[in-house]
Amino acid sequence: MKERGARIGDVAVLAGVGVGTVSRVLNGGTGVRASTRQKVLRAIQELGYHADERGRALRAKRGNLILVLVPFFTRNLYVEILRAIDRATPPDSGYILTVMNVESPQEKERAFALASSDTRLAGIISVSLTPPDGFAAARRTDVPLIVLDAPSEEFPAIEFDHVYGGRLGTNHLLGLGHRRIGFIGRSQDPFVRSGLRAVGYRQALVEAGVAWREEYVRVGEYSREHGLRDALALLDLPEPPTAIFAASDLQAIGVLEAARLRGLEVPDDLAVLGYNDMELAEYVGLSTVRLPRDELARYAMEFLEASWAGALARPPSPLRPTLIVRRSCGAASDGG
Amino acid sequence: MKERGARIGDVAVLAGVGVGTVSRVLNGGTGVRASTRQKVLRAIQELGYHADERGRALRAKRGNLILVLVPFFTRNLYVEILRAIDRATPPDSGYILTVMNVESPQEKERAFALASSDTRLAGIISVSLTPPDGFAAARRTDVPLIVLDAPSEEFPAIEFDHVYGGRLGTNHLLGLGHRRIGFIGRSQDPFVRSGLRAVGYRQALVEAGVAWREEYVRVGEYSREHGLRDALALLDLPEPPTAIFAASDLQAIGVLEAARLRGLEVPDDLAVLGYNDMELAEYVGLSTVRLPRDELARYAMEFLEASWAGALARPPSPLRPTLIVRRSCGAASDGG
DNA sequence: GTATACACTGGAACCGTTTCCAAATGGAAC
DNA sequence: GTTCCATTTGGAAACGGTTCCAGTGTATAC
Repeated sequence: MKERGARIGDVAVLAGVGVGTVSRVLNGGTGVRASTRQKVLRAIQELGYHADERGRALRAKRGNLILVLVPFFTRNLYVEILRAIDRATPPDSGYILTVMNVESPQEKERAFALASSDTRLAGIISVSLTPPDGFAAARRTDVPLIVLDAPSEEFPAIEFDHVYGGRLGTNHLLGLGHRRIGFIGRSQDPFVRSGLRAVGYRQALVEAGVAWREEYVRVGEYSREHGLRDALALLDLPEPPTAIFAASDLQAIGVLEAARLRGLEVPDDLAVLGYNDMELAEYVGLSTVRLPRDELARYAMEFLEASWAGALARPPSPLRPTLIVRRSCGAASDGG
Repeated sequence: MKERGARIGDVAVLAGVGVGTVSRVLNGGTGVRASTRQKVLRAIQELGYHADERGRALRAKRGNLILVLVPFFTRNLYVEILRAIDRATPPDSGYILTVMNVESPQEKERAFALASSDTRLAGIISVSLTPPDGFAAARRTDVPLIVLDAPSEEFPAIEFDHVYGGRLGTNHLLGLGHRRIGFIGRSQDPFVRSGLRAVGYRQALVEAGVAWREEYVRVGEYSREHGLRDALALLDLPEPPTAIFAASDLQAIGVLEAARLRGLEVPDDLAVLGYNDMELAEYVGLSTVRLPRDELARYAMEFLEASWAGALARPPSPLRPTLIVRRSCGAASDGG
């Protein structure tokens, strides 16, 4: 039932020094005699003193909140990224993670309005959200911002290498002996993000000397329903694929359902590969391409810390996904 | 590339009034002549002034951060609760949502240490986490705390009515004509939280005049594997149940898998009902008992707001779940 | 016209820290 | 014992608000 904690002045009095000295001990402590530091530390200990971050934030130019903007954060990938960011946040640093969920244009506007002017902020991480036009001009430049999993010309950004991911998955299926490999994605346009997996898919086929067939590629939303529908279309071809690579786990789930409807055994009659490694994938034994979220979060935090330290940080090149082999692809390792 | 925003003094000068008057206009504005208020508002507008929350927090006793402590926030239920809290947070109120993910005893300790002393905090929402011993004594009493989805004697708490949830699900299956209803939960102990669903199940059976059978009840972890194993055990009984009520969706997924293994059609040969309504449930068409997360979040926020206003708020009684009918239970509504 | 009450307003003090500057201290060199 | 310089130290000022108090202005009552 603490009425109110000790303040820096109380520590100074108890230690018999000035507040400036206590402050110096608190922050790095250079230029303080060892014996003096001891006295101060003892006083801090005795009073159970913790610096009040409010006062700190006011005097220092910097705030102490890390704002994470994230769209639809109930989606598994985003939750996983959030968790990774949470773990990458140094504890006891005074930094606190704040989250804004963005699910509509209004919310996006509000979120970036806050991001542009709130002085409590020390840094901003924008996940899969490209800052709106005019944001760069309106914002406080002393608060570093990094964009994750989205392109940006105005701001430093870290992305996943989806072309590589597309190649990785396709090569895996090729390696298992498949030559008729279907692809269900959301776009084939190499200039939009969602089309990059398709680019990788095509590259891998070409490199392996396997013909790319137009009828083996279908595009639709990242949803179970679309995966189901597109998979049925592929399976009903005169010469159906023996493996299907879906650009999202949700679509892959639909593919599994389509196989069941057509009486096909997975992976014996049809190999299925997903993308994202959402939680669900593990439950249904779906092999999938996993995005390196921890790495992403680590780089993001490193970027912020470097910026605070005044360094001119450069974000790394796109991060490469890895392959998670489970039952659905029939890899030798699990005897499917 | 804003160098630095306008301060309250700039507004005062432009409006030709004192800073005190600007402050009064900013906060409620009682006791300010209408014409004066207009001048001030115009100046605020012109300068694009936003009060600096750092200074505000320092002078007012209250912080402006709402801290949410949540265990394993990647789990769907918690994400959904977080989202509900996010939506229940009044925008433009200056309050920001901060999240701490707790996945280990160390993290819990650190989280509550922060919660007990950080002056930036305006309120604390502890989700499924009972504050540790000694916390009540150590914390700042002027920061309201509410516990969600966990019992607490020391602090106001809002819980879900799991007994009701157990009855609700069981009654639904009874209403569909089932008399041999299996239950797969995590505990039968009426004194632990995870056992309450089993209590409701038993109550509903008894009230309907249906015998409660020991062999129809199995307990294990909230996981797909345990659901699968326990479902197989039930289905291999001499007189197997025609419906299975699982105390978690994860276990229910396992039940669906068990049905498939035994060649049973769902819902015709076996009706399946889950609990929680996680995202996954929708994908697989699982009927389930849904916990009212939005309501929970709304009450939590109302509690905090009432506390800030100085009112002596009482949390409401346990919140009642609702039934979500999909394909897996064979309710008439979808002709299963 | 004056007294009185009341509504409104200006500005100093304060919240808890960091930072800056001047002053004090200590030790080395002579 | 002085002198000089580098190191250490104390404390005032500043950060940007809110709050309080005293003072001004206005209206009402007589």
